[in-house]
Amino acid sequence: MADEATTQGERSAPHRSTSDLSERQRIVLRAVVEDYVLNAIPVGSQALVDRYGLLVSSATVRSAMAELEALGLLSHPHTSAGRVPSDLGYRIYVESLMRESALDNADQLMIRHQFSQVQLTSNEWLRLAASILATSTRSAAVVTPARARRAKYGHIQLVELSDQTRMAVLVLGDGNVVQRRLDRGAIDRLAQGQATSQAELDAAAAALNAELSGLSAPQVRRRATKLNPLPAHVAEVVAQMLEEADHIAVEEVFTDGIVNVLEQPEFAEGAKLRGVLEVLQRSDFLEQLVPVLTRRGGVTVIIGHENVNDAMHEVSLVFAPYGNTDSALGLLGVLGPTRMPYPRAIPTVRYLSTLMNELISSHSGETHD
Amino acid sequence: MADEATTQGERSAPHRSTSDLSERQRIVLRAVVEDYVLNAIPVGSQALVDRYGLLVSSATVRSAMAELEALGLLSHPHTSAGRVPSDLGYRIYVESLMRESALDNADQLMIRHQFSQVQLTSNEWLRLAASILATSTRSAAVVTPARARRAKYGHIQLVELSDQTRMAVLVLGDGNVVQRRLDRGAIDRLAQGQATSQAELDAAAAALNAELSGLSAPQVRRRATKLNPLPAHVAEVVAQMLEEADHIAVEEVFTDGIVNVLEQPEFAEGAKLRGVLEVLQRSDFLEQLVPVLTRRGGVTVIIGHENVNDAMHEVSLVFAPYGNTDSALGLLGVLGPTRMPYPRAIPTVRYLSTLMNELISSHSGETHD
DNA sequence: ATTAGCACTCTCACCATTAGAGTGCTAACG
DNA sequence: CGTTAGCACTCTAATGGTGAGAGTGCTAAT
Repeated sequence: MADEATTQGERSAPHRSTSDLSERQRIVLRAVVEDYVLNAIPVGSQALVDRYGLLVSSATVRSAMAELEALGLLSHPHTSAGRVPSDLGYRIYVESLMRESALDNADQLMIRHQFSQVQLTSNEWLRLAASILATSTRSAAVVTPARARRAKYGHIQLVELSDQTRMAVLVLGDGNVVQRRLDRGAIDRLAQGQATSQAELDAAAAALNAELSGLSAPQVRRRATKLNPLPAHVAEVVAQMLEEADHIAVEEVFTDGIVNVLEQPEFAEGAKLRGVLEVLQRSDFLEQLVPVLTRRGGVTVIIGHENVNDAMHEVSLVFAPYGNTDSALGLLGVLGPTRMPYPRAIPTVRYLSTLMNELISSHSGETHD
Repeated sequence: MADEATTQGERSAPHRSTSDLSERQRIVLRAVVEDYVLNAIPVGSQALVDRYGLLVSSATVRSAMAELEALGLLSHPHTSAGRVPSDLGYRIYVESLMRESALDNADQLMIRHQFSQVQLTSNEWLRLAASILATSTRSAAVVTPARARRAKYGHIQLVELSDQTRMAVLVLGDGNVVQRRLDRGAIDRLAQGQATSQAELDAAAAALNAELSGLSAPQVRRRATKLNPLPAHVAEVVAQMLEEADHIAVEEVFTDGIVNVLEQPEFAEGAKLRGVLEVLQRSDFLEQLVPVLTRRGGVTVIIGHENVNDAMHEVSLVFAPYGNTDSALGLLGVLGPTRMPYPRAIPTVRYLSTLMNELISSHSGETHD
């Protein structure tokens, strides 16, 4: 169960397993991590025996700590300070020291209940998921809508809004909707030089819907050559829309709880804060995440320097994909300081990803409650 | 021209006009504001004569400053510090001291050019507007899409996405699009208990489009009673969608340049920062802004405590509405510290609002370039 | 009305000192 | 041999004192 949560850390050479550690080292490391996660102050040997009922003296703990430091799992801000887990220390903790449990039943019910309260809009689901993640892990949450890897044509609607404006509304195969204004001049020229009527637009839309269903951008382009001038022109626009939809658009990413992160003492000063905020605003780090997440499925934890993105060396990610891997894929997870409550974050992310799966794949069938 | 930029400060009793001030006071106040806006450090009498070529001695300036302080336009962090403008001081400055010019031609062209580069998506426009505002004023920019005060039915499309999923995509009268999943169970029951086909959905959509065009939520509800079961059921959903669209949804607000604000020295420490960020995230302050902005049109400046929202006593807003006041209305503007470069922000906001007007009302007609 | 001069106030940077926390080492102990 | 008590050592963080500098407000002279 706990080993589902793994990492992209495979390149960092010696994959140190828990078996390298003595029982005492394991206990001490776990205690250090948990204490530091809780209090954000480097933890000393004495504090550890006091607070965790260890049956040995502080001196013994000290030597264990020294060993762990030699292994690179703990570090030392300065001579007379307590120990702090290193990224690698957190990694070992996450992989084999952490007592991870599934989300308890009360929490699960509470979350389900919130979802049942909400309107059937997928945007509302996403917002809610982000909000739940953020409050329950006290980190920043990020949720992207589920989208097909390659956008496919679903169904189009051409609307005359006013004399001046015609609009194309394209429903993608994955249920997402993209819209675009049409250049009226170009359209009218194609339709016998007259102002196009709604009827003509409907006819064009019907032609497109008959021809293009399920096609991707290049396929649409190829097929367009066989159409009449007006539908052909729109088909080109459609192809562009499909291409754009192939990226995760920042505007569609739901985030919540950014303040949770900024409140953490490690981001008290401006510089680091700025970096985090910038990353979070333009959420392009998500694009880099997609391949990693899909390759392994389940919950992925990326701790500090394990992240390839320089700006994120001070933070950890706990993310999972959701949705049907090939037809529609979304990402969801939390971002927080490396000093993150992993035993809480991981099950929450896991649970929410399965929940979103249910919602997305079979909404209407069974009622889940 | 400068008096277009006014405020909601009318309730604060003595509307002190510029005529109350001597010429010297005016010069000193202007210099203090401009220096402080530039350097963010309280400005002393000596610095003022040095930097602004005043032909008087520092002692004279000091007495002028003392007068201004008595009038409540300047204030004094502590005995031996320089002066800082008060909210009221900024107000006077904005209303009658500031040398505001229209945006110069180069800037205008540069902005227009950027808009011409971009795809015809209205979302892209909004994003671009936010980005331009943010970079050119070095503040946080906020742009909402233009939406009708009361959402009106435009055109609907009912799509069968998969066996399980049917979706309603509603184009509003103002060109915005809202979507919603339909409860398949309910629908099938209405359609003779069979799985509804795309053809049936199309028929229902056609019926709705014929009946509901231009109607608001309550009107749709009333009309629904006269429809067949399936369209009637969808009409109810439509009414709900229209109602939801009547709020400014946070998800649709485009912000940019938040970091610009957080970099400002006045937000160096955590507490204030937190407030600002929270306000900016859940952008409900915009709702409060709508009536004020529409009542007066043009650019509105709200400085520090003039804002009714407690969390925004440390910041200033420079906002303008855009769009056709009755058919579709959007907001755009910047948020920054009270120490804001008003002479730059105001013309920029003004220009962008007129530009968005052009884009929105007649996009296709004339080419603007 | 303006200005030079001056006493006064307050901040800020600098320094020294100290208390406390925590370590690492060593020697003693079971 | 692992564990522990004891102790010297190091580093931080808080405290307080000092002095320079900036800026004011007042007064008296121009």
